[in-house]
Amino acid sequence: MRPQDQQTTVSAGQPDLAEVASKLRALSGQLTRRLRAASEGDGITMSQAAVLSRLVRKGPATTVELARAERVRPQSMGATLAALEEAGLVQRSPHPSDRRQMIMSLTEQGRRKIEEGRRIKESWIVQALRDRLDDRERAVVIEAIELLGRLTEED
Amino acid sequence: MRPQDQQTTVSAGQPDLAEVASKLRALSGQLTRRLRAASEGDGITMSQAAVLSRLVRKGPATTVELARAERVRPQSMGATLAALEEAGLVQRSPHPSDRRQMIMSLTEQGRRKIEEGRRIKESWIVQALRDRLDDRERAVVIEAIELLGRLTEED
DNA sequence: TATTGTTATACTCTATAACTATA
DNA sequence: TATAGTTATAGAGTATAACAATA
Repeated sequence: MRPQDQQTTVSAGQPDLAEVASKLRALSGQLTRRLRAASEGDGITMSQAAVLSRLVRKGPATTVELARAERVRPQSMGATLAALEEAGLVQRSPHPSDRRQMIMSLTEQGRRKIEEGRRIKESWIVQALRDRLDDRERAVVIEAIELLGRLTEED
Repeated sequence: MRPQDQQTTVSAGQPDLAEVASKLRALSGQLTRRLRAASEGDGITMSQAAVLSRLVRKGPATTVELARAERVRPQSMGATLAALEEAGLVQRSPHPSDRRQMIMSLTEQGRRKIEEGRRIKESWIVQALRDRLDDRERAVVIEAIELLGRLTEED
């Protein structure tokens, strides 16, 4: 009710959520570009890494399941999986009862690739998280990642 | 030193930052896809929106300045700016003293486009922030956006 | 009919390389 | 020489449309 409520960032009570969304959009773009640049030496792209990472966490899955999980079209997931298969990181096996479906699973090489990625402690983001945030700020970022992950995963 | 230190997520004290980075990468991909899908009706792409938004916040700038700010190559920024100019949302004027440079600024139409965007209160992310987080969680997310923005903007 | 997956095609974003104009 | 910007080309990621095989 105070006159300065027109400000874009309201200090307390009711932050302007459209403004927050806009900042999130900008952040998302920046993060994508920096993370992509940072993981260039990996030999795999970000989309491919996301699929490998999901296969590690949740086990084998079909194209359509993976597409839904990553929120892309089955055709797009098909392209990503074809690249991963060509690189020998995933393998496809027939579904036991439904011959339309293909089950994608990690190969041993794919599993090693994930382990490698986890050992990369010196990417810019890891350094930045370690060196430019204090403990409280790190905790804030970590919790926010969980919260936003929850929002994007649900319907 | 305890035996369970092999776990990927260490509960307290020293979170596995490579794990955090990996989650951030996954989140970034999800956010990008959902935000892009949500802003499809806008008539402008995410990159274009980022440039307009920066011109609003910081005023006119050259191609190279915008490229540095958004962390893309000048050629990529050139393409984005060409699309924005074609759409009538930005205009270019000669630099007063250096004839190599072009100053990009918002047109009235570009300014209106930004205002429109701010009025879109019903995008999925705004709804989700409003309806699926409590006040404390929202504050965490908002602070984390600031923190991560600081990390990506600096060198 | 509905679902799974593929092929064909196109657009956006970004990159590298090579160039012109100007400083 | 160095910087600002452009043009040409390529690759990744995604989409829609049309299709085949299977349920």
